[in-house]
Amino acid sequence: MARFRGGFPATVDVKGRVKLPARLREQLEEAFGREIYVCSFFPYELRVYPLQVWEGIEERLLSKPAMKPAVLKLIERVNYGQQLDIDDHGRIVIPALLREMVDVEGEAVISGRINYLAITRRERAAAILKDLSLSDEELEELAQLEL
Amino acid sequence: MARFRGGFPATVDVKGRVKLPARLREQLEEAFGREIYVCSFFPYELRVYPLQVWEGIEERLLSKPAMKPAVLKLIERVNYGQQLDIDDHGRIVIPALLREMVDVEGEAVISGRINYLAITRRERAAAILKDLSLSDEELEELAQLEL
DNA sequence: CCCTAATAGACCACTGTGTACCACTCAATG
DNA sequence: CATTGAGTGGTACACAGTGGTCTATTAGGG
Repeated sequence: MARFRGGFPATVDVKGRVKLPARLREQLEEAFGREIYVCSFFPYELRVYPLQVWEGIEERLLSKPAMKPAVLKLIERVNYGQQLDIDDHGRIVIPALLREMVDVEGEAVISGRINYLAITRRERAAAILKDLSLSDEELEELAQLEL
Repeated sequence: MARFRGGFPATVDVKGRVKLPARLREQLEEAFGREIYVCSFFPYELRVYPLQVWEGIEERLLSKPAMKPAVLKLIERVNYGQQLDIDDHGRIVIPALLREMVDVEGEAVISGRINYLAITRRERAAAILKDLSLSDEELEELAQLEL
């Protein structure tokens, strides 16, 4: 099974077009073809799932018992996603609605997250990396993981 | 199992090319081949893992129950890494995105850390060593280790 | 019902970056 | 002193990435 890894710069133009990084695109197309599902779990991040993978997630999501508020909220968000195709040049077009919701335009970063790709504004990505300082307790936690 | 040891001077040129110290490179290639994963755990340090080793860490990281904040932060950081190959001259090219985020350029130090290599700016390495004064209590602690 | 306007999608052409290749210097060893 | 290999730097070419244009389709208004 392909594992998406690595962060790559990307730009979202005014029409919402984004070129997927060649490496990630190759992996994706080879393993799953060109059909994808684009949605957002969080306000600041867009996710690109191979359709095949997404269907599995959808399945699990809908089968959750009791339908807790958190799950309902997530389903609500995720429903504004879009099924899309990767075009011949390796680009996808992010619908205006999604772009507005997630606020990705201009400079962005696409990062592989094992089974999906994440698209965020570059500014935000940089801020995360710079500010992500760990408290002593957190360092302690990590130390215990024995990585 | 190979154990990476020792600190070596290195330079990161304007294109992001770094020659891995011959000794470390030999060890790495012999034991794991040329595929590596470069990422950053902390804002000032780049880590070079043999891909094989990295996959193990990834596994453990993703399988952590509960997903504590510290772990989530770490995953966030680590996702902006890059899977790379060592070229015929023993060099790797650090992508611009990573260079910006970690601020390694020009004079650097590459140090073996048992199962990965660390790359930092030489300036910083020197500063750390200078400031590393030990309190009396800490000296006491060390003494008890009977090294 | 037809025509016009607007928008989305496909096509095409250019540009800049990254990668591969090559050449040189310096240091170490025999 | 010569030879080898590590380390460094430059160059050229291919292609990933980018942006613009054109066409087709749809919706809205006359």
